[in-house]
Amino acid sequence: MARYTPAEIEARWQEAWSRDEIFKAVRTADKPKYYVLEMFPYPSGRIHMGHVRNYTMGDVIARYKLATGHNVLHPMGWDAFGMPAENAAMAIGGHPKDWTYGNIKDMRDQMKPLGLSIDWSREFATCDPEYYGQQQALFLDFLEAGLVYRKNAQVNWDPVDMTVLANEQVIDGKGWRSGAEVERRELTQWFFKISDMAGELKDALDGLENWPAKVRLMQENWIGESRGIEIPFQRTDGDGTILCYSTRPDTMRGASFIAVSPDHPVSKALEGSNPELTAFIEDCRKMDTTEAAMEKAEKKGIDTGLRVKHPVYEGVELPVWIGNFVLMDYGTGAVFGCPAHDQRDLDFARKYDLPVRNAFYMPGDETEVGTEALVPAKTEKVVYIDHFTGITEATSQQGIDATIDYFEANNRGTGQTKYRLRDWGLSRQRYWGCPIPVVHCDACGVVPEKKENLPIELPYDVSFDVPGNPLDRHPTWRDVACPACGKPAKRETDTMDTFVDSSWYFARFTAPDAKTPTDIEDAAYWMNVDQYIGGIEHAILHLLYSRYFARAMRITGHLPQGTEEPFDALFTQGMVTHEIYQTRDEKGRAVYHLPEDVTDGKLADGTEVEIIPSAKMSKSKKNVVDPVNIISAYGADTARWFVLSDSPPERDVEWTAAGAEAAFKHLTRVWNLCDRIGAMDKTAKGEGDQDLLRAMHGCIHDVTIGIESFGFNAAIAKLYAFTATLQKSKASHAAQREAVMTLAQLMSPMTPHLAEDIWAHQGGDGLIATAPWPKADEAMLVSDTVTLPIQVNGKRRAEITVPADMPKEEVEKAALADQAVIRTLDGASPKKIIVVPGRIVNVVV
RNA sequence: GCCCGCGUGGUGGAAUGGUAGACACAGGAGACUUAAAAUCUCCAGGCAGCAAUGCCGUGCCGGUUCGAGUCCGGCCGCGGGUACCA
Repeated sequence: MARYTPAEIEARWQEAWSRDEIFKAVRTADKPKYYVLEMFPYPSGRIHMGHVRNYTMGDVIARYKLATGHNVLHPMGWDAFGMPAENAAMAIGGHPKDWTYGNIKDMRDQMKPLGLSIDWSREFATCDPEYYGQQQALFLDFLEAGLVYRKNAQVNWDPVDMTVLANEQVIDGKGWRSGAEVERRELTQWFFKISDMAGELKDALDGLENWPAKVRLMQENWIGESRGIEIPFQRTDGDGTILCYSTRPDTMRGASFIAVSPDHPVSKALEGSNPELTAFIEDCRKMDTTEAAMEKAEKKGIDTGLRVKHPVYEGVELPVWIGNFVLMDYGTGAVFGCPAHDQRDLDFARKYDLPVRNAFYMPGDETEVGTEALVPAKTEKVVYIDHFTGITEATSQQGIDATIDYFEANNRGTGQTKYRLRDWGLSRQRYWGCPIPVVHCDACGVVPEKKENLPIELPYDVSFDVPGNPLDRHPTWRDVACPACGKPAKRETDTMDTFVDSSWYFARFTAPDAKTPTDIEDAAYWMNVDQYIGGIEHAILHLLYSRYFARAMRITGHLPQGTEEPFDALFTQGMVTHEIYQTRDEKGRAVYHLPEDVTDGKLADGTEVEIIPSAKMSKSKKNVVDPVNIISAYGADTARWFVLSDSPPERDVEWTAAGAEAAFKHLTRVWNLCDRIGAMDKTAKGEGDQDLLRAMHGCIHDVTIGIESFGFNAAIAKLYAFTATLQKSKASHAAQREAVMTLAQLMSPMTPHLAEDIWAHQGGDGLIATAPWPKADEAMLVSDTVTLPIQVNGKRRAEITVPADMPKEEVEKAALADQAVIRTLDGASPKKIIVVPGRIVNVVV
């Protein structure tokens, strides 16, 4: 008997696919198109199991769609700009470009043995000048269309390394390399005006029916639409007004202070006038720029000494404070504090001894607020105290609406819909990114580069021995003639956020060699992405930016109408996790060990390891399994089968050596099965042909539904069961051959090489990859009897098998006649009998 | 802090509001074998019981329902995101 030898089989079929170019995507009118895309990888140098899982899922969909008669586009590329390349250059020398392209080559070599149905002719990396040059062209068009602008924004500044730090590089407020206390610094930076589209980006979420509800909800909350009011508060010193934004103007009776951001013009004007205040503002500048750090930090403030008039109550004055919790980017950078009805304001008021005054009570309970703010749901009725609009008992929402109406009618404020979403800052003070194609000229100001000069390529001759952006220090790259006046000028040295690169790559795949960012006809044919697959960690930023970019590209004529939402369906898959093996060194510090060095909980020298529950595979914890090792030990089909089999795709999957071994054993069983059927007596009469074919059609039905609904693990469970049925079958050769060929087809999206081999063994026509997907015969799926569980008061007590079409009354009778039911009822007469046809009977007493 | 998600046997997990634990791993028993490996067959949530069977059981507390792992409210734990990681 021959043996299952994946190494040999897999190489052979991969060659056959590539020879016939069956995965090459060509526009055609005779088939419906299908664009399946997995989020492209960052070229770190090694593929990991997360990649294998992601690309295998996409491959299952792509191969299934190919078999169901679609013209499939399934491309692959590299998200190749980013910090790690510069970090590597600093740590080990070398050049980010060489490091990146070397990694791409390595990863492509590791990926190809997986047998993915990718059209490799469309491959590109975002660091290819052909790609980022087109990105620069997009930028210039966005600039012309008013979609990009410059403004000041804060960055993390490392005063020792004299460089801008990413949030990730700030650890406990200190620079990761220098250890210096990080400061905030203001720089002029480029921004995409995404906030202009906030309302549309929010409203369009409703149309994304094939996106996970959780992602739509996260995006909606992120955009954060709120209806409120802007109210100018008159300064008592006569020096104008302070404009506050509030979503709870109905609580204005309880207002006891105004808080402005440390970056607010009022704060800036006062800075330097008073040492205490100056020190406070400086202290605020030492905070991380992250939202999490701001929110978790202790709420602090300082009285500016300024006072404003209460907009409604004559003679009431409110102190103006600077609060470290007020964001300049949200609303107007100034709020009024109402301690009674906001917990943060209450904590602040108690800390600084500011008045706490209720604006309303709950009906029938006139207790003043103590340590807990009174914040009922906006739909709940409250009793307003002495409200200037005259309302008394009303819901908070009614109170808010009435207040806004009152202020607008009296010209004292304007109702505003605001969004939490901020404009997208794209400037990065780094080398390894797409250069922003503008020039700074003393005479002309900011001048866009001419399109014929694109791409503005990164210079290769840079060094990373000193921190900071080497483009700033480059002797010649910076110096250019102004594109407008021709006089000496300086090129912008900031590069673009890598999220820009990944916000339109899906469109570029439709025409990767076009001399413009896209080819409108190719885009019209291939867009939208029918199925997008990637990690949940991208639920907000990457997906929101891509949605914005599709709109901006549509406005600037780079995408056709109807592509505003570029991803018709989205699937977010879970991570691949593994146990962590740890020992301690003599100082008690954790030492991690690779899974291949641990057997039965022990190292080679017998030392016991501590086992820490599964976590996302990461190099630092050494809980990584290299797909390359798995493929060389068991073959790609085993790796593919395992990552799909054990967990629902949206959840994390734990990699276990035993699981991989089991997957391999199963594939061997299937291969042996094919071998046995091939050797059968072709003329002998068999037994149970009908039963086998019935099971086969059931399997076709279940697996098809499983694949279409991303229930890969459930589909695989059905395939296990059907394999067991086939193994035990005594049916004729013809029936068994049909069954094993169908089994191969149903497995082919998951284990394409093994499936091809079985297909060829059994004399199938052509390649299984292009054979039409089997269809379940409906007549074979229905059964004439049905087994119903019988509950008494919701507890299962018995089951009966009855004809499938038995009328309800007969089913009731049959249920009540059952011995176990009679015993349980013990003479009691049923009050009600619920018969759910084909499902269950519940007898209620 | 805030937003989102998840929590089911020894383990990964299955279950359109309708028999909780499919399928698989690990485990146990047996067959084959001189033996082992491989392969095959069977058993298997917990407690009690020879068994029939009974009781308990989907993180915790409460609710809706004839019926809740599933829906609702409140907690606890873990994970993702938090705008310069990708």
